[in-house]
Amino acid sequence: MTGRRSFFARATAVVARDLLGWRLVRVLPDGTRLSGRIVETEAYPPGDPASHAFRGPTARNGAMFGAPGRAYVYRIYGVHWCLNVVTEPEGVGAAVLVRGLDGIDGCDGPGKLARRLALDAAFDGADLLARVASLRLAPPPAPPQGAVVAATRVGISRAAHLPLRFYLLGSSGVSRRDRAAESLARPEE
DNA sequence: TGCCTGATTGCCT
DNA sequence: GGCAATCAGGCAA
Repeated sequence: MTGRRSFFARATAVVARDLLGWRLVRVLPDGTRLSGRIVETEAYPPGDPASHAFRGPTARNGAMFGAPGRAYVYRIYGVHWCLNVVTEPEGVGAAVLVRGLDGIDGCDGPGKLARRLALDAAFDGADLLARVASLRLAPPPAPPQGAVVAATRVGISRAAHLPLRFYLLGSSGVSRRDRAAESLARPEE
């Protein structure tokens, strides 16, 4: 749908923040349906030295340059998988890392989330806006309650000072809290 | 071809 | 708080 697609074609930091409250729905191979609320994200915008897309497109990061609203899934430390949502217009390499979900146990942190939802390379490039899919995104029925905290990203060394991680204060699915950033947070309206 | 690093997690001290 | 697990991409030689 054009409307939802355009939501993801915007500036990555804006999408990362606005993605809080969206639902991520996963239907496992055995038919089990898991649905969680996104409560923590990180933005990796164009030109960001911490982004996998910083040095241009490769076989690994190709999905980041694809259509917005699709998935970018990669393996980290040879152990875990991480789920990202592609942002910005097609041809621009950028994405939002989904770090935490509320409503599903064991989804606090990108690696744990991917394992819990049984995600792997097979989902790299998958369209998350398709009406029928085993992994898809759905807009929130109502704006998220509580405050949005803007904090620094986790586990990176370059551009580490930028406030490009966003999370909903008080959510159980948040992997790592930032008390100083929380003192500056303001409630949603 | 070979070495080093990393958007993490969990176990050990 | 420290560190190993485990492997593909990126870059130097």
